Amino acid sequence: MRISTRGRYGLRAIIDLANNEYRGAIPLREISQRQNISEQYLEQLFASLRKSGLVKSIRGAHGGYLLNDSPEKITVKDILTALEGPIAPADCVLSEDILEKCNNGGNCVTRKVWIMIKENLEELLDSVTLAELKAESQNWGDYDQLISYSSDMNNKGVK
Amino acid sequence: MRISTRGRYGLRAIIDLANNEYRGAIPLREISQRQNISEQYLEQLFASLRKSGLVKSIRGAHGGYLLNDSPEKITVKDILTALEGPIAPADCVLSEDILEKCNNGGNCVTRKVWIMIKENLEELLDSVTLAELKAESQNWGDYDQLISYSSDMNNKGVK
DNA sequence: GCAAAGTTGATAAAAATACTCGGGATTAAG
DNA sequence: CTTAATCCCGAGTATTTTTATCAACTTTGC
Ligand code: FES
Ligand code: FES
Repeated sequence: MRISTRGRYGLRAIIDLANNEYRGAIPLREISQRQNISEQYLEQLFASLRKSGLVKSIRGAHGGYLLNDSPEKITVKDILTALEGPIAPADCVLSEDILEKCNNGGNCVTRKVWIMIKENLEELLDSVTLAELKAESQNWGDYDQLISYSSDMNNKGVK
Repeated sequence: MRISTRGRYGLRAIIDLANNEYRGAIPLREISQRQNISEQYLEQLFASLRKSGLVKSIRGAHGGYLLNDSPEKITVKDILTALEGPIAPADCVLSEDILEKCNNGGNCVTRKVWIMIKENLEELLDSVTLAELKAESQNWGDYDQLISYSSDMNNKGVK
């Protein structure tokens, strides 16, 4: 029951983007420095975010990333799903195929538990928007850099 | 956001135990056959369950495992926590130490999300008891064997 | 005593995760 | 037109976690 670094770093990164995009497209280099995540890893994460339609990119010099939608419309579920794939405590909650192989007609006991977890989590994560996280992080003043430098554990840092 | 085989197999196994312990101590060999999980892997899982106080063991010939408490008092949270460790989407929700290093005074934005997830999940899982799962599985008649043989995906089976 | 169990610790194999690297394409600015 | 900043993409590698398996040992009922 753990969120991988993709989700953890990625959420931090997109909050950083939300906090800064008023200045125009934000290059990953900036986010990398503020959040102390390697630029190369960020590229991977933003590729996923872009493919899911959460951010858009502007190429070339002075390019960077922008949110593709207003922060009010982007939820934590959108973000984590883009980065980590669908929320599925077990594979069988995703595919009908597997379901048929598994449970004589919908009656696998444990499956109900996994589905409960999935639905509960989806509802919860869908109820938190990027706008809210942005607002919260701004309430704390301009400590962005300080906070983020130490804000995750197994962070190898930028070379 | 995934539950490992420890949790998935383990939950199935303890439901199986709950369904059968009326006959006395159940040896792992039995559960192994019904659930198609290797006896040796089950040993590991039941070691965790025993150390967490959810089951008790009887050694020697005619030995086996019994629930250590009534199924009404054992929750899915107890079981999954015993098997997979504490529910913690990120490490920092567990230790105050890490917290201090991380967020100047309780203000790390993402941390709030991880804590929400943790608390939500704990509440949900704590609301489902083993007794309920047992009851459900019995409602479906005596299909235990059929169900369980195909009831999990990456199951290598018993040699 | 012997066979059926649980107990323990080590270890090996497989999979997933967490990155890194290098080269290419695009574009603003000078 | 050239250069530097930037995104883009596909591989490749290193590390960690997961998923088991094995062997030796202890306990106990018969
Ligand atoms: S407190 Fe855990 S990421 Fe900041
Ligand atoms: S349907 Fe997934 S374990 Fe049975």
